[in-house]
Amino acid sequence: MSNAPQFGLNGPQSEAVLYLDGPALVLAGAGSGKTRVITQKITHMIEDRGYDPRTIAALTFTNKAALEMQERVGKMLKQPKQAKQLTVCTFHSLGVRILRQECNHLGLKDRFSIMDSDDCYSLVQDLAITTDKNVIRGIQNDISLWKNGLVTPEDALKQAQTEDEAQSARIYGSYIATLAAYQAVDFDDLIRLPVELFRNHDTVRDKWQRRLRYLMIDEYQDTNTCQYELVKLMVTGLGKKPMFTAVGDDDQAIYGWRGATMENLALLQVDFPDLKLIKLEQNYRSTSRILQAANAVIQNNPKLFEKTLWSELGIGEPIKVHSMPNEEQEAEQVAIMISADHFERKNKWADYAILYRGNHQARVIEQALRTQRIPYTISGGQSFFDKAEIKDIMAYLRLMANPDDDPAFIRAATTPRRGIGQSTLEALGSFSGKWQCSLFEAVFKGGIEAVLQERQLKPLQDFCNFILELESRATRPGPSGSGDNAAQVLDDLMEGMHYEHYLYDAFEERAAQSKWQNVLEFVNWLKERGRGGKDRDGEEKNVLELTQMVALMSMLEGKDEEPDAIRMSTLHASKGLEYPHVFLVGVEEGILPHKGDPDAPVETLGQRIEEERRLMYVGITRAQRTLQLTWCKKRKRGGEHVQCDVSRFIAEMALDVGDAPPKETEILSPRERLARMKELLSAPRDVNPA
DNA sequence: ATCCCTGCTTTTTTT
DNA sequence: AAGCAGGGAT
Repeated sequence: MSNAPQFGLNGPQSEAVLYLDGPALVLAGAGSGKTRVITQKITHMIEDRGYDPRTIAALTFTNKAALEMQERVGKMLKQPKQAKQLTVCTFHSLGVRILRQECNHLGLKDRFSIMDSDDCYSLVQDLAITTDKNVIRGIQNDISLWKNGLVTPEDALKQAQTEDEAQSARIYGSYIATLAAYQAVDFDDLIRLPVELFRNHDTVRDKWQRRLRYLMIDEYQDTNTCQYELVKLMVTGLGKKPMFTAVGDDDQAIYGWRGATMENLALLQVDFPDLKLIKLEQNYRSTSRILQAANAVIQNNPKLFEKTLWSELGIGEPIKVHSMPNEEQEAEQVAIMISADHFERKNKWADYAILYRGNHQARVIEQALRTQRIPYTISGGQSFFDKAEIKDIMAYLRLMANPDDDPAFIRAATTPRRGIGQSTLEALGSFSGKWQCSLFEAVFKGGIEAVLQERQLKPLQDFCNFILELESRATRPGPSGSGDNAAQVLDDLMEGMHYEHYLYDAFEERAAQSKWQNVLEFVNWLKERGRGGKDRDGEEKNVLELTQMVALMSMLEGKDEEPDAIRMSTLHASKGLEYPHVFLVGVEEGILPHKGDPDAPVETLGQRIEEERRLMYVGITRAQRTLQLTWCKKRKRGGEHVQCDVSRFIAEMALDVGDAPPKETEILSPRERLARMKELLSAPRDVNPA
């Protein structure tokens, strides 16, 4: 096979695109044109090699990445319609698709519910003895890691080192049982259950292998054991030659804390001895200085694969390090530096990004940007779907789809208040436990009058009848064949639950207004999807089908065109993105190598630091042209100010002499600041987001 | 059942 | 400093 560059790609890139003789691993450094390779490869397979687009699947970790990839392939194909036949989705969406079709093999009804982590939290809360929030979250975390590691409750119990772990393991067992009783799955099950299915049912596995013959896996270093197992099950066996391309970068593995193991990269070589290894080392994003710093930092990690980024974009401007007296000053100074630079260089606001380790750091920065009247957008914060008012509505929808969904039942039945209280629910709960049925069923079960008085029973029955009525409307054969118009059912739901009234009753005028606004937006968005989406591509969906879709959409992506505003983001959320000018704040010991759990075993400390270092590496490599780092000498923590040390990663960057201006950067005096303010005020104003 | 006050805690990242 | 859990009062 020729290595001659094609498609306007460099040598290794086109090699990665053209190689279709077997499994391939593309080690793609930051900014090395990874997405370009994937999209080009898909195009090449369809147009030059005659692959049926329906047999190609590309798996990503975020909906955003999937959307972008599909879009880009669509633009490259001569027949853009073919892009719609591709399977481009997240691991979790693929899991849902598989479970939907094969649920009968798993003893799951097709209207299973998908529980979000809040629901799972309350589930664990009921199973655990303590009420300690941190402990419960810890148990939840343990369970998630076990699921992602394909560890059964029995194994977990055997391996338990401490009593706490044994406790978690026992809860893990009943947790799985409870979910099964609810006919519900959690996030991790979306991968785990398909794995079980494929392991136990060769015919089903064979069917999906025939359907998806070629797999592309993005961000492979972020896969966990369970996801890798799914990949293996899909590409091997039954006389099939493994055909896939995994794309990843061990230096950007930053999701170890949720079970991802970058050892999967090395395992790939073991499991597929004829694995073709291709390295992409030319960077098309950043200046040499930035890459030099990135390389220098990451060199301190033991390497799985040797890799050095380089670019032809010139040496670039020096990287600057500023020390600040405290976090308020830091935020203010960054805001001032950005606005000064913005006017000097006549840049767009959107050319700047402020990156930080933890979400809480965003607060001070937001304040500073607001007082400076600089527009900004925050990514990685609370998502639209996590808002309480949206979850309330969702609880009703989920209950319509699956009356056995007890968490949804509890939430919907008690919001808005309708005379169903704790004691009522407890009686109902123990009754349902005794008869092994869901809360919903229990309401109509004979003998319930014995444990609940008429006064308590009546509101429950009214509530259930309300849900049943809507449910029958949603599934009744309608004009489209799949039930009443989703919009109509939604309208009736909104009216019947009196949610608006409840909001104004329970909250301040202003809060209620904004919450109701969110609800309306959400409902309209649902109606839109029910009609088959904006581009009238997808099929018309009824309300029940919509709810399963929503469960996965944790982030409302690509709403409007991006406004001209500074981007604020956590380092994690910034992966995959790039900005001309990057400010990385809070580069301190304890924050950027984040101080982990003090109780964590010492031997894992090194690994933690390595992951933090990769996080630093990700941050540096987001920058295209300039990079500035700030750290605080003092920071408010808890009650008092605490001394901070500059991050060890700064020293590791080995900045050229002269690159790092002597630590003390001038702090603008109030008078100078006033001058800058005046300058700002005379400039055209931008309106801040609400 | 809900509201308000007091007192105590406080690891971050997210499909 | 702030958010949250728990307890006491209405």
